[in-house]
Amino acid sequence: MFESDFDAKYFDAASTLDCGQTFRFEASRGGYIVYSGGRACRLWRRGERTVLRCEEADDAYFAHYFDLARDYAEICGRALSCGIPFVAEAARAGKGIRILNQDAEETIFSFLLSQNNNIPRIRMLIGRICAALGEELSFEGERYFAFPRAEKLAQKGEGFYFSLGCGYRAKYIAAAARILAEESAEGYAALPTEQLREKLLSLPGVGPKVADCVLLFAYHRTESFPVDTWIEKVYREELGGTLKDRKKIAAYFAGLFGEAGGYIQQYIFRYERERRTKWQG
DNA sequence: TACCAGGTCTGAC
DNA sequence: GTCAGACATGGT
Repeated sequence: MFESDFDAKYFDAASTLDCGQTFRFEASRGGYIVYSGGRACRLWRRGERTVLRCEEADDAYFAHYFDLARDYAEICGRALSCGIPFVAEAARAGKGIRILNQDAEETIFSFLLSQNNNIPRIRMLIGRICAALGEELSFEGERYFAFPRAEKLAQKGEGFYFSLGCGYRAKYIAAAARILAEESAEGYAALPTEQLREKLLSLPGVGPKVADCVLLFAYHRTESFPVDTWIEKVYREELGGTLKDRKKIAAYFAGLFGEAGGYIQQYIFRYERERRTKWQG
């Protein structure tokens, strides 16, 4: 096992995991176990440090996954000095958030399940899919299931995903799996952002919001600003916005924050959701 | 019971 | 191009 530690001020496990960008983690022994594809790591707090432990072979993978090479003090500083009090508050509260670099396939399927759904239920559905189709692996002596590859997902049809509780999203999972089994979502990374967005939008069940989430949480296109029901509430109630179309609201924020938009979106999302929900699964 | 959750698709204008 | 309604499910 390989251990390294980081300033917790700009890398906080709870903030990073609990802001709805990944759905595969669990609380464990005062910290968290985080799963990505077929790998796992442990995160916990030691004083003012966040400690990361994983297999030595996965060290570089998780360093990239948690975006550890980037200067988040500078990013947070931009949000703090943007001149919008609500945004500055959100950044102060969420400065420990990092934008993950997740596996593209896993992110696409996860956010296909996210539409008109809530985070605890998304986590549950993904857990069921992994348990049903994922390879059985172990970390620290405990078994877990990998997120199945598209080829594996494509072996099952709509009825199977419906039976797992995916509801009307079942047909999107089945159809997207058939497409992604044939072409590589990792390969999409070579595309410039607008072409990549079009590619994602061509997948069944992927609309502008899901595309923005995948652009941000898998491909690190930080000019993306996903607008969901929480962001829309903030836009209307805190910023006094009047636009109705979410695509236009996203464009408004993108114009405001540019390449820092994705980071700031996460500060806002978590801050708003935290203060409006007492607890979450 | 009605409304909500990290929305998207379809069919009517 | 814009808009209303449908869509599965479980929690409040």
